[in-house]
Amino acid sequence: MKKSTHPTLTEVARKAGVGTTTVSRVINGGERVNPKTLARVLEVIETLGYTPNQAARTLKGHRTKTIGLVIPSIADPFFSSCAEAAQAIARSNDSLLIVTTTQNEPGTEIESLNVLIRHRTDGLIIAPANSQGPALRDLLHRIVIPVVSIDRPIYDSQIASVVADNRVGARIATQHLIEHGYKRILCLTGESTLYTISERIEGYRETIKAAGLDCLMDTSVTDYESTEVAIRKALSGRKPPDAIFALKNSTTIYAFEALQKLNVQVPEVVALLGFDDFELASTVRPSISVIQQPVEDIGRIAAELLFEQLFEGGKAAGSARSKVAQEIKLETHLIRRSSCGCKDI
Amino acid sequence: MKKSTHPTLTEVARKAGVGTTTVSRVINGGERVNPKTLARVLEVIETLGYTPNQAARTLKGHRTKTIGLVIPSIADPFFSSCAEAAQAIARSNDSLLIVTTTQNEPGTEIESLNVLIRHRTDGLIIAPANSQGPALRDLLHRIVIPVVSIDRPIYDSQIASVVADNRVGARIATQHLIEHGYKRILCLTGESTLYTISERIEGYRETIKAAGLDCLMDTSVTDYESTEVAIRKALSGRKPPDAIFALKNSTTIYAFEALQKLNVQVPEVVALLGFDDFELASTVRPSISVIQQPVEDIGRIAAELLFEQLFEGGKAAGSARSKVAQEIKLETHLIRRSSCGCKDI
DNA sequence: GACATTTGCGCTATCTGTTGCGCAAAGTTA
DNA sequence: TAACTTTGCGCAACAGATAGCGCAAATGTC
Repeated sequence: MKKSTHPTLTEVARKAGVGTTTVSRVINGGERVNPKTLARVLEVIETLGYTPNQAARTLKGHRTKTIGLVIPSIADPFFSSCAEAAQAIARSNDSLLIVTTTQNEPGTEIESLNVLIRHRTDGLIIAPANSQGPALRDLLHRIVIPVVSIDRPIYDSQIASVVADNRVGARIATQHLIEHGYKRILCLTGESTLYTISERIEGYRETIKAAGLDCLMDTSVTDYESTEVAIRKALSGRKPPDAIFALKNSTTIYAFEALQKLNVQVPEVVALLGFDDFELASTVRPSISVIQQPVEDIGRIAAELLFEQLFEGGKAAGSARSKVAQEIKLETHLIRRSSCGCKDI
Repeated sequence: MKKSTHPTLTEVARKAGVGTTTVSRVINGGERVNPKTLARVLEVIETLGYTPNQAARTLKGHRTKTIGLVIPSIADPFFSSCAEAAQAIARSNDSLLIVTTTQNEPGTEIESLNVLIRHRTDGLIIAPANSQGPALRDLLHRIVIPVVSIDRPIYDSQIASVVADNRVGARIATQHLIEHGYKRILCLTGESTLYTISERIEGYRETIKAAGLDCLMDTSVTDYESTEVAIRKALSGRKPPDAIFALKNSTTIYAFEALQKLNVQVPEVVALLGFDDFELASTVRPSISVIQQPVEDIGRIAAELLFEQLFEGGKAAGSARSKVAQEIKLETHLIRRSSCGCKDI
C-alpha cells in the first residue's frame, strides 16, 4: 500500500533515473539541464502530479510566499475591497494572502499577529483596531518583516501607512455644502475618538470656521435610534440645521432613514451628504451624495509598498524596513448625487 | 553582527542550557519537563522572542494549519460573509485562512488551486466558478486533502457541498406572492445557466404550475439597461405583470431602480420580491422583501465540515475524504418588508 | 536493600527541497 | 595533443522542529 501523500522530489528523481539536484533544477527553470533529461523529468513530474512542497522550500531560507492581512472584519465592504485589491497584488507577486480578523479587539489583534509571525509571512498589512495599546507597537517593533498599515497610521511607529485623506475629504464636503448656500450644517460624527473620524471632524471644523459659520456637532449618534433622536432634537430647536454631514457610512444610512421617517424633504428642507460611498447610495431616492474613498487603491498601494520593501530587503538584508516611514494619503472624491442639492447624473 | 532573523529552537536550547528536545516539549505543553527547567526555558523564549517556525513543523509531518478558500471575489458581500465565517472557524481550530479569487475564470481557478496545493493547505473550500470544466474535476480527483464546495455543488464529484436551498427558497417566494393575490408574476432570471439560478427557476416554475398560473420569465436581463427594457416591455404588454420576482441581488436592485424611474407604484401597481438580501433593502422606500440566504451559516458549516473530515483523516489516514458525499442544503427565509405588499416591520 | 517504575532529558534520524562543490564528458583553442 | 572552458549532473550538507530510543536519577514497592 502506498502512502497517499504527495510525491516528493526524491521519488521523481528515482523514477526519472536522475539525481535530486537535476529535478530541482528542472523545477526552477531548467537551466543547465540537458533538453532530453529535462523532457523526461517533466514527464515524470506530470504523471506523478508532483508539486514542490512549499514548507521545505521555505525552510531552506526562501520566502514563504505569503503575506498577512489583519483587518477588523472581512464582511465590511471597505475592508473586503481592500482585501480583494491586496490579493490581486499578492497574486501578481506569486504570493498568497492570509486574512485574519480582529473584531476590533486589541487582544485578538495581537493573537492574530503572533500566529502570522509563526507562519513567517513575508510581510504584513494591518488595519489597526480602534484602541491602540502599547502591545501592538512593542510587537511590531520586534518584527523583522515589512509592515504597512491601512485606514489609519500606527502612532509612534516607523511603519508606512496608506490612508484616505480624511481631513481634506471632509473639507471638500463641507465646502460643497457651503457653496450650495447651506448655513447651518450639522455634523453627525459617531465615535469621535477614532483617527479617521477625528480627522474628518477637523476638516469640517476648519472649513466651517473659515467660512465664519457655526460648528454644529453631535457626537452621540451610534445606532439608528440615537441618530433619529439627534436629528429630531436638532430640527425642533430654535435654529434648525439646513444640511447634515454624516461622517460615516452607517450614520449616513441612519440619517437617511430618519429623515424619511420624519417626512423631511431631502434636500429641500435638509440636505444630506455622507462620508464613504455605498452600494445603494445611487439607487435610493433621493440619491445620496457622498465623499468616496479610493478603497481599492488603498489595498493595492499598501500591497505594492509591501512588496517594494520586500525586494529592497532581499538586496540589503537587515534593513528590510525603509528608514523613513511614509504616510501616503490618497485623494477622496465628491460624488454629486441629489441629496446635497446637486442634480443627479 | 547578529543575523536579523528569527531565533531558532536550537538557540533557545543553548541559551537555556538544555537540549532541543526539552525546548520542543516546553513549547508543546510542557509534559515531562521539570517545573524549574520549564520556567527557565520559558524565560529564554520570552527574552528571545522565540516563535516556532511553522514551515519546519509542517515539514516534520504536521499540518500546515492553513485552509484555502477559493471564491470568485472577496468584494462580493455574499462571499466575504462566507469568508468571515470560515475564518472564524479556522481560527477556533488554530488555523489560518488563505483566500484566493477566481474572477469566475476557470483558468484562474485551476491556477489558484495549484498554488494552494503547493502550499499544502490542510483543506479547501471552493465556490466553483460559473463554467465548470473537466479540469476542475480532474484536479480535485487527484487531491488527497478534504474539500468542501459552497454556493453550488461540483457535478460528478464526490465532494461535499454546502448550499442554500435555492429551489425551496424560490418556492416560498413565489407562493408568498401568490398568497398576496398576484396572478401574473414575472420572473427576471439573469444568466439561467448557473446552478443557483436554474434551481431558483425550477422552484418558481413548480409553484406557478401548481397554482395553475402562467410562467412569465425573462432571461435577458443582465445590466440596468436590459432590466429597464424588460420591465418596460412587460408593462406595456396586453397582460402586464402585477408582481416581479428577481432571482438575484443585482437584478432586484436594477428592477427597483427601473420601477422608480418609470414611476410605477410598488407594491400597489407591481410588487417586487428579490432573492438574496442586501444591506439597504430595508432602508429604501418601499423597503424590499427578499429571500434571505443563510450566508454566514454556509461559510461556517462548510468550514466545520472540513475540519471534521480533517480529524477523521487524522485517525484513518488514506480515507481522508468521507466516502459519502454530503450535499447540505440550508433553509432560506422570507423577509417580509413592504415591496411585496406586506407591512414592513 | 534489591528491584521495578516513573520522571527528566539528550542524541539522532527524519521530513523535503536547495545549493556549493566536485567530477566527468564534451567542446574549444593553441 | 595538451590545456582549458563549458555543460550536465550527483553527493552531501544544510534549514528548524519533532519523536523514538536510550540512559540516568528519583521515586516507589515489598
